[in-house]
Amino acid sequence: MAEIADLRTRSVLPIGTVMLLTDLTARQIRYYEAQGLVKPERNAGNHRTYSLNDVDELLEIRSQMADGFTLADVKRLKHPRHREDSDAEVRKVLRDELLNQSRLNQSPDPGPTIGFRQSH
Amino acid sequence: MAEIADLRTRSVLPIGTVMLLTDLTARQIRYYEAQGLVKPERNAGNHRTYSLNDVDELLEIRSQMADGFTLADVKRLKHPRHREDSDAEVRKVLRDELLNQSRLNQSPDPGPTIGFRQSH
DNA sequence: CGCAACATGTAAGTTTTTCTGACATTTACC
DNA sequence: GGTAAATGTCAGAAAAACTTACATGTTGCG
Repeated sequence: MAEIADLRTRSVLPIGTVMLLTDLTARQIRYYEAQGLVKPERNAGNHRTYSLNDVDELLEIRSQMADGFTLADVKRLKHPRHREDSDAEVRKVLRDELLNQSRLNQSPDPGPTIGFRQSH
Repeated sequence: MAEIADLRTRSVLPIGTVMLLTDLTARQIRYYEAQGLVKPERNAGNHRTYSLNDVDELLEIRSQMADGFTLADVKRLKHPRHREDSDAEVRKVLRDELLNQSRLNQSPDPGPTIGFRQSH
């Protein structure tokens, strides 16, 4: 039973499987790749192949998007440009987010639990 | 990170991924299914979908085949008809196997480590 | 308000993968 | 030599994935 560890790093999952595991559309997954957030490999037939680590990253992105972050935010949070200002960076994004959130929460009926920036 | 436990039982892997993880051909995987040894589900497009448990079962089959067992043996070992004779069953198969092996080992140059019943 | 950027949807055309069914080949065994 | 088991291979059809391009809803801002 070595395949489970392999799956963590081994790129064998096609995009359809990743769609099922993440509840993301192929469009979203490819777009996040175009923005440099995931880097799947390709098989001999030029199809994207993902590892379970990729799936986890996509779940993380999905979570942060659901929290109202923008893709640029997610990218910055994942790749802080300098150690020195990474804290400031994070705090800035979080502050912006809080402001954003409070502004959005002024709207009536914010919905069940997670309401903003959820069109689909 | 709930997808890893899901993968144990959730049928999301297409046959191509299973081929990579098991080093079996699609022909072999489908044949083992036809013999009742694995039971993949089907997606909306009628494509087979496998779980990691299925992958493990296939690896087990592959291992036993490499040991010289026949598919019928594998099937019997997995589904003994009665509790009472399951031991006898196992012993019979193992005895047959030993006889088989010693007979085969009379042939000259048995190959590197595992040599018999390995065509590909 | 209006406009630009962001995120996603959708459609068309092509390539790759998977499907079923049939026939061929190899190997082991009586 | 003949039979059964296991796998290979091929053909035609359906599904999945790819790229490119255009459309749409949403957000932030002057």
